[in-house]
Amino acid sequence: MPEILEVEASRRLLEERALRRRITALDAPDPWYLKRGLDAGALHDTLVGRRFTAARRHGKLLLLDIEPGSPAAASDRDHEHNPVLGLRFGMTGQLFVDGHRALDRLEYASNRPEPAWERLILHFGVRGRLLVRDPRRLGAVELDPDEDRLGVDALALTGPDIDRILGRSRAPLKAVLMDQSRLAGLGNLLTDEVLWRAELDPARRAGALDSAERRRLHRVIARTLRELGARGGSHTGDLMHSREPGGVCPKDGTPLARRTVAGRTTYSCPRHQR
DNA sequence: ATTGTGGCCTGCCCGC
DNA sequence: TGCGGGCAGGCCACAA
Repeated sequence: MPEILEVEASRRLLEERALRRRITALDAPDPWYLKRGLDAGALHDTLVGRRFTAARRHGKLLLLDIEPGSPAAASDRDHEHNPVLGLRFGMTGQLFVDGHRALDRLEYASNRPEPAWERLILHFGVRGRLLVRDPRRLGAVELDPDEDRLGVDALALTGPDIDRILGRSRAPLKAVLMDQSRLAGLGNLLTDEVLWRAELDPARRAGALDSAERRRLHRVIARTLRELGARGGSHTGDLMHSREPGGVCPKDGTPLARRTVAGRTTYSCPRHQR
């Protein structure tokens, strides 16, 4: 499941291989995959003949800046922003550029190269192509996505941010950390890993954390993202292999609790997560 | 406003 | 061997 680390890897792949190449054609065979009123014709008009100038990311949202059209058109519309292509990968979406992909494997998703799962293809000349493959169609392609709806990016998190995020919320800690409008980037697996490492109960009311716990949480998020990013993704956490029925805590051997918290399957250690 | 719930999508895996 | 049901989770609409 692409969480922030997988999306960041995809962003780097785009930066290395997709920028400044002219888009010569596109296929968008699945209308359902295009969101907010976008259709293949409008996408064609916006993209074909142009190039991407930058690959950005906000939480799990991938953003590709598109160069302006003709110089005349650009000066006519000086007051407007250049268009931005937004890509969301949902749970099973995966990005390829030419033959290359950002992730060796994707958890919970088939890695079979089924042509029917190809939701967007941008052609760079005859040989090059950018491909979004998504078996379950939970991802999305949109134009000019609303970045304002996302909270602070988890990779740019600061200490004061944590206070704003948790505030006095009475919601479960896990729900708040997964709320993309407060903190953008953490998904189910990373959140379980972070809370396990920080020794905090996912069901605790978020606003009830004291200042020492908030400081600990901030440090653990930063460290966990750094470590797991270096290891290769969200699924490389220390809790991951125990995250199944019958699993025990890697720290103390206690049978893990499996619950639904914030509407998600949640594993935690009842002994040391408080 | 904040919090909680259910549905979307579909491949895969389990048990019968 | 086939089949049904449950499960995975990011995101959104909607309810309380």
